[in-house]
Amino acid sequence: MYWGGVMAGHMGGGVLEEEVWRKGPWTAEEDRLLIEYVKLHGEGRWNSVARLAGLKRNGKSCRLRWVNYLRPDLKRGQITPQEESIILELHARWGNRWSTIARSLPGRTDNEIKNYWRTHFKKKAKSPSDAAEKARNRLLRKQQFHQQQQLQQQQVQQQQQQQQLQFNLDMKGIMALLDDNNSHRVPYTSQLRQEMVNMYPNTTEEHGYLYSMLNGNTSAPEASTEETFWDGLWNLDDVHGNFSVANATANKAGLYNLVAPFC
DNA sequence: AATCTTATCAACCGCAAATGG
DNA sequence: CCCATTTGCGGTTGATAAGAT
Repeated sequence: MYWGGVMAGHMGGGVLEEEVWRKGPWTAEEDRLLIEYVKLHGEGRWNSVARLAGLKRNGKSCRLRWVNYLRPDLKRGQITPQEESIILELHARWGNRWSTIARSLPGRTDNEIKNYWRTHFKKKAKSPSDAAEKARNRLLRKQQFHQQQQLQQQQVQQQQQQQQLQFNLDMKGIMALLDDNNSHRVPYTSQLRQEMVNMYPNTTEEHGYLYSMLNGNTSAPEASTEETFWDGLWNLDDVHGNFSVANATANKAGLYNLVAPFC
């Protein structure tokens, strides 16, 4: 941590009291104060933060910290391949207009995108050299490793999707049977549930929902629950940076397919 | 194991545009 | 319209982690 800059102190009895702005990495306590300030006063008027929140940071520093790190709508984690292709496409169109590009990537900051592009795509001015050659080889090895991982992951995903599909089909059949005559509806007992869980271990969410549906709760999912679901989805990057929207969407569609007859 | 190199990212700086009195 | 202040943007830096030799 270091100190720099001159803070215009208050003039008391003709004595200019000089203080300096804090600089460098933010502490947890400073973050807390800034979050509290925004809660109370909203975003903006950053130059008031020092006075109103008791922070020894200038307005610029506070704004930057909020925008790039503390904002609640920030998306954490690695840039996904989808986001990467958007960055490349938009950079080709707009050049270094990072804030413009960032508007197309919700939850990502211009700083983050700028850093990402510079480290991944900025061409080195140097002519091809040993270093460049080595870097290429490293990248190649890395790519091969990732390809192998992706292949393995795809296989697992395919397996899971097939299982999901089979589950949906089976359940549709069961539901159709049950729905033929409501008076003959068979309760989805915990025993039946356990059997289904054993057969389809990756579909526990549906089991819980199905259980409540078949035992009297015929209302649609609550909005808040659904919002939470999609909000959570927004951050659903797996460890390899692959966003599983397709999978999740398939699950959701499957769920609604199951529920539709009752709504 | 030690040293060097490269990658990453938070945070700074200067400048320009926007805003308000 | 002018001027001072605030906000936003893009370039750059420096600390640190990770990887290579």
